[in-house]
Amino acid sequence: MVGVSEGPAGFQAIRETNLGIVLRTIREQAPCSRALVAGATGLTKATVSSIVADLIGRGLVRETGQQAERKVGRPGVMLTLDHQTLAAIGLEINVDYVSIVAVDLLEQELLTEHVEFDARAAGPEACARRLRDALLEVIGDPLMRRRALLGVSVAVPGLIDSASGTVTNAPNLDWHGFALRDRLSALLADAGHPGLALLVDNDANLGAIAEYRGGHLARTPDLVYITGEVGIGAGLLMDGRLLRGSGGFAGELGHIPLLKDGPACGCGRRGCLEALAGVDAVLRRALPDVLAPERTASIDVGAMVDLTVQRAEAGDPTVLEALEDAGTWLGRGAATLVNLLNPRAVVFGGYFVPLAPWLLPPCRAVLGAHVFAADSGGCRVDASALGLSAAARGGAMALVDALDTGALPLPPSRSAA
Amino acid sequence: MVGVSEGPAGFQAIRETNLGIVLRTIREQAPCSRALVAGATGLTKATVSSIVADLIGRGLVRETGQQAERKVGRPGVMLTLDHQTLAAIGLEINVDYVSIVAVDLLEQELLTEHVEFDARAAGPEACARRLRDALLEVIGDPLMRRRALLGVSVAVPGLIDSASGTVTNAPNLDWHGFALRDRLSALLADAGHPGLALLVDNDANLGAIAEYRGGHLARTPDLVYITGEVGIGAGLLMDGRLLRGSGGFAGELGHIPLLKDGPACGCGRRGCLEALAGVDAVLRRALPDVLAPERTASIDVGAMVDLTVQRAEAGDPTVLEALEDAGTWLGRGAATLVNLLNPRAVVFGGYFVPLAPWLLPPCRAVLGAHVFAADSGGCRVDASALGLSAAARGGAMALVDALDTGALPLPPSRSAA
DNA sequence: TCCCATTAGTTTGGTGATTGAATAAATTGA
DNA sequence: TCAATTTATTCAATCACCAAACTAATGGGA
Repeated sequence: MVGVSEGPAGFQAIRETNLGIVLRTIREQAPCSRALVAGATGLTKATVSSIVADLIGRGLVRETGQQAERKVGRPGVMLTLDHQTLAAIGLEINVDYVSIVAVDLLEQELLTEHVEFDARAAGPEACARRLRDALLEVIGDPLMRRRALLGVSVAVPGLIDSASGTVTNAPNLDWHGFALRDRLSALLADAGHPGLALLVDNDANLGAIAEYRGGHLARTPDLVYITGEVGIGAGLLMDGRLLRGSGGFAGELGHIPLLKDGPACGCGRRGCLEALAGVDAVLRRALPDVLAPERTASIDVGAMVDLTVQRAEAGDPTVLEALEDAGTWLGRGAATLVNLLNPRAVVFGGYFVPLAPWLLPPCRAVLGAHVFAADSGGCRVDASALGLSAAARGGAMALVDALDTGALPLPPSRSAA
Repeated sequence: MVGVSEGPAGFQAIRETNLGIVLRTIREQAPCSRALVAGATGLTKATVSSIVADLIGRGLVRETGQQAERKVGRPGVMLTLDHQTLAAIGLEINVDYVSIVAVDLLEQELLTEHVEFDARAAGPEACARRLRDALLEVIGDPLMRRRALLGVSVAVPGLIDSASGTVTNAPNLDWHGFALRDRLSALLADAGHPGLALLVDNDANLGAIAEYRGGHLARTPDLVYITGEVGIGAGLLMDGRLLRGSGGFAGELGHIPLLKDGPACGCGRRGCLEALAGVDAVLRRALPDVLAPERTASIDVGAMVDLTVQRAEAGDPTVLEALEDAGTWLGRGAATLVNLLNPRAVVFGGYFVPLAPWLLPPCRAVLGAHVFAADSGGCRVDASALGLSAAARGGAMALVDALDTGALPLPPSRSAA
């Protein structure tokens, strides 16, 4: 996930690879003995011993005092990830909030915060400062004080050049070509935290990682995460890797053309999926008495979604019809996606989650009818269980993932053995 | 491309990686000295010397006698790929032909053959025998006699489990669950060629590889190859890797739903891209006086395409309208693809190639209008220059690629230094 | 109780591959 | 002819893994 430059292989490359393999094995098998790790990985017991010693020295692994089940032979010393020493932080900035999540090596949440913030009005510079402040606050928290920081990630709703950490275009924030990583890095250096590993990525991409590593579809290497924030975006995880496309524009699910001469979309075209089934379109069709049909500046999306849910539960026919229709269009979009990519799962996130009980049944039906492969190619359709902080969590997890996959950005070492 | 199992890293793993890196560098820079390779790869001169000696021993690299430009200092010994000693063979079986291509290490064609063959009538077993015969004939050719065989690939139009080499479902051939690799392997063992590396894959996938390595868009790591044979399929190459999906069903571009209540498709649904712009649909719309509107058993597609081209050149309004319409639909399909995957290029192959002068202009126009990212996300749309043997060539190239990327299936070694 | 079989983990010697420095080789220019 | 320069090889050192021997800890049987 973090840039892996496929250079020539040397000694440290092989060590890093095996370090990552052992770490991943311990994560999955814990608690387990060195011998078990050796068996599972194919490495020698000697090598595993050496690597484990290294990992313990770095504070990533720890011997649990507890015994394994009583069997014949010398009992093994059980190993677990040491979740006390490290932490990874994920930030998310969106139109109307800043979200921050800290996780440990086990990807368990240490801290979560969700703050209302009018990012659009503030402008990029003020946003960067707000992110810095949120970060410093979390770093200073007693829960974090004793931990080394693996890195920080920032999720942004828009087109990102993740190699340089630049936000190419985020229309909803009105950012264009903002070098967020450089700016934030400078701000943090001024605040006494130089050289922090910083990762900037699209919110849908990081949401996909959150589902991959933490959702109820965890460990599904081919999945698509669909955001339902202001727009519709898709994070495409194929073969456990994010699919970004040649220019980083991949996943623009919201703007695939579905209906010739359909309703106008914010992008200037007609018949885009977003114009047919985006949250904004759904709300305007479901609540014609509350919202004017034409786009207005900004509405309180969260509140309107709640109202829609209330009315749907009450059986309001206008709302039910709007949701049925939107679900059908989402199904056609998903069918297109599944025909092209054949993922194992499609997960709807963001504001689609509360609406899922009404959206998913028609969506699933259309999907089944329009996918060429039998049984939708084995693809499940579900709502995310991660809530609005999915992208922030995913970002933090992406950092942990970088450790596991051997693309360690900063494997901290300690002299004490 | 050939299954790379990401196991623990050892010495040979690192050696294989560097072997591949050096080989690739020499391919791209040839003729070049060892010192230049060292500079380009970041490896030490000593290491490069060792690796080059190894490659020369294997017959993959050769010292050219020729001198470099005269400069100060000891002149370097120029290296090139040794294209004399090795060959890779690609087979393709399709509804009405068998195609075979042999290439050397430079991916230059050694032999090509294209034989009419009614695969559907023959059945899978006879097809396997036909493939064996074609292969033995090529292996026995004087041009091939002195060469070691890197491996053999087979392209099949249908769903393939490339790990096991089984054809899961090839409707146009009427094959269902045929273990082609095992069968062919057994036949070849009987014929005195045991243990040959055999690779079975989808024709669109291999077509994409052919474009990647040999087309005029060579070295574009994010490209989509669209087949125009009986059906429409897409080979998706992203980041230089084939995208297969969780069940190998990825790339079913022909069956994405584009038009609600559109024309009936062979798959039983309505409004699929294939029903709107597939070769069969185009021909029936373009040549209503020649072809009955309903599907008949089998028509001579090649001849009908030629006739369509003739009439289009003559300005036949029925034909021009049919092509314009098909191009528009292909544009919508391509726009969907580009919005989701953001490839650098979309290449049309098969029978779309002769029709390209009429299909591509409307296709490009629609693409430009329906892609969210500016300038179609930088995506080019072109017709393939590789002809009907694209998949066979791609298969042969995939084997060479496996060498380059370090996933050497069988790097042959020779005792003679 | 004692000893053996069994499993865990460490130590030791050895191998393969890269590295860095020194050396030899080949050529240009003064 | 002698520097200067660049190429390629050689050699010792290092690093990481591996195989096998060895130590350690436990349960089960005689």
